[in-house]
Amino acid sequence: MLLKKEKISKIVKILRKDYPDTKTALGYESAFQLLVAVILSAQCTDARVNMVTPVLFAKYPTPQKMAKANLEDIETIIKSTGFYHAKAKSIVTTAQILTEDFNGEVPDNMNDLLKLRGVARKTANVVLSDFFKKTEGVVVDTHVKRVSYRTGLTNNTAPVKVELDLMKKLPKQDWLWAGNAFVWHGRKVCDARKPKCSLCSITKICPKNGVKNSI
DNA sequence: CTCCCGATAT
DNA sequence: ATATCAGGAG
Repeated sequence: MLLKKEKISKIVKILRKDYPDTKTALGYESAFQLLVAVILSAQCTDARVNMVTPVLFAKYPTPQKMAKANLEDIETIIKSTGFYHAKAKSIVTTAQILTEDFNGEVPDNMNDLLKLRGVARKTANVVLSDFFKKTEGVVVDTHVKRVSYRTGLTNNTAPVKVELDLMKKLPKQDWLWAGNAFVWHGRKVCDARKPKCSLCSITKICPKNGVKNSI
């Protein structure tokens, strides 16, 4: 069941009060470091990523240095984030592409970001919104997907379709904010296993109120 | 669609 | 023991 426009704007209004100024919990000091941190955050908590990035960035702070890194050394450092073979290859290859094709700079547009290794729409949207303050879409991760589905903002589960639904239903000026706000709501309240509906400020207008299942 | 994969909560 | 964690490549 999809929600009507009025309910959607009501949900947005309430969540905006709960999460007025959200941003990523990932630690970084440059666009490159944010990009690497987001790649590492796949199927892994931000807290875990933040345990390894200080070590990683102390040794390989720039694309130039990361591009020459030894793969096994990277794997050792990032191992606890999971998927470490693929992630190590992704961040080193991405660093190489950045130094060779982008003058060592992280591109500020979706088209170029998608040329990097281990970077698809979700990662690109996080870098675009959190660092460049640009909005070419809505960040859709597992939390945004779940919150959007449960609240009736989408009937889809495929991330690309969820993103299209959100872009269609939310005014563009809310895109940047919504992605982060839904992530925080999904973490703190509307979590996958045991949603805290009794603590949720939109529980009364949520069609999935009380439904414990994930999607 | 499957595979990648360790840490943590339940 | 199992589900889940700011997904992406083949």
